[in-house]
Amino acid sequence: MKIRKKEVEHRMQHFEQVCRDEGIKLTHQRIEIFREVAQSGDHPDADQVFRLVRERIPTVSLDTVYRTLWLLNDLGLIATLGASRERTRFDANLDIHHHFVCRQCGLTRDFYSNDLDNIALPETVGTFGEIEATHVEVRGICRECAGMEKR
Amino acid sequence: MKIRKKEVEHRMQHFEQVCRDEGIKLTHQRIEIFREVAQSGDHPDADQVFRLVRERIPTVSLDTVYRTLWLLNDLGLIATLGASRERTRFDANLDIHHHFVCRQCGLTRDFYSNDLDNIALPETVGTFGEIEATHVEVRGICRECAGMEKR
DNA sequence: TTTAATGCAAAAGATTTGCAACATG
DNA sequence: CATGTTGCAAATCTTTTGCATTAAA
Repeated sequence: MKIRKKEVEHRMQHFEQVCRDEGIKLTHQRIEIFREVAQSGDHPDADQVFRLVRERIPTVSLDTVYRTLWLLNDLGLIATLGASRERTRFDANLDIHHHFVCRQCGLTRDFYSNDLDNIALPETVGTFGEIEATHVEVRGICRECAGMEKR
Repeated sequence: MKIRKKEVEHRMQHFEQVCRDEGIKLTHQRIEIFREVAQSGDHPDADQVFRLVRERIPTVSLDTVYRTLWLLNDLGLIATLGASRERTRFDANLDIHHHFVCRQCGLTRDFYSNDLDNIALPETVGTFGEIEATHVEVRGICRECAGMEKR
C-alpha cells in the first residue's frame, strides 16, 4: 500500500523542517530512510526499510537504518506499532479485556469494560478481513514512572 | 501483581484438562511454567518466566520455557500481547488512527473513526497512571490469509 | 573546517534447533 | 516400555556498539 504523493511530500517537508530546527544533518541516508517509511502504508520493520533503501543507496548499512529509525522515533517523526522495543509477553487471562501500557517501563495492566467490548467499528474495517477480536490499548506513563507515588 | 488463588486453581485445572484431551504430557516443567504465567498479572516475557520457574526447578532450561510458552499459546491456553513474534514496525502516520492486524501474516492497516478517538475509559484506568493515547486494535485474518480473494 | 554521521566488523542479545538422555503415560 | 520431552550446546537471527573514515553545514 502506497501513501499518495501529496501526503508524502508533506511528510518530507515536516521531516526536513524538524531536522533543521534540531540541528540534525540531512544526510542522503536519513532522507531516503525517512522517505521509505513515509511513503509506505505497510508499517515496515527495520529490515524491510533496509532492503528498500538499498535499492537506491546500495552502500547503506543495516545499522544506519536502525540508528536512523530510532532517531526519527525520538524526534517524534515516526512511531512504533504496539509495545516497541519489548520482547513478546504472555498472558493467561483469556477473558475479554483491555490494556494500559506504560511507554516508559512497559508495565501492563488489564482492565474491563462492557462498553469497550462492544464498540462499533467503521464498515471499512470489515473489508480488510475477518474480524476476530477488538481490544483497546491505552498508552501512558504509569504512576511509578511519573513519580506520582512520591507525592 | 498476583492473581487470586481461586482463579489460579481454575486456570490450572483447565490447563490440565486441555493437555489430557490433546494427549500432551503433564511434565513437571510444563506445570510450573504454566503456573507462573497463570498466577502473574504482569504479562511476563520468556526470560522472566524462566527466572521464576528456576526458583522451583533449578535445572529448567530457557529453551524449554520458550518451547512450552509457544505450545501453550498454540493450545489457546495463553495469549501473547500485541503483535507477537513480530519485530518492531514503524509508522509515519502521526494522525490519530487505529489498526487492523492480521494474526497470521502481520499485515497491518490503518483506519479512522471519530467515535473511537473519543471513547470513554472506565475510571480505574486513570489510577494506573497518566493517560496519553488510546487506540483500538482489531485482530483478525486478512482477506489474503483467509483465502477470500480467491472466491 | 568542525562536528556529526556512516560503514564496517565485531559484540551482544534473543530465540531456535539437533540430538542423546530421561520421564511420563 | 514406547514415545514425547528435556537439557545441553551450538546455531541462527536480530539489534547494538566502537572506531576510523567520510560528508554535511
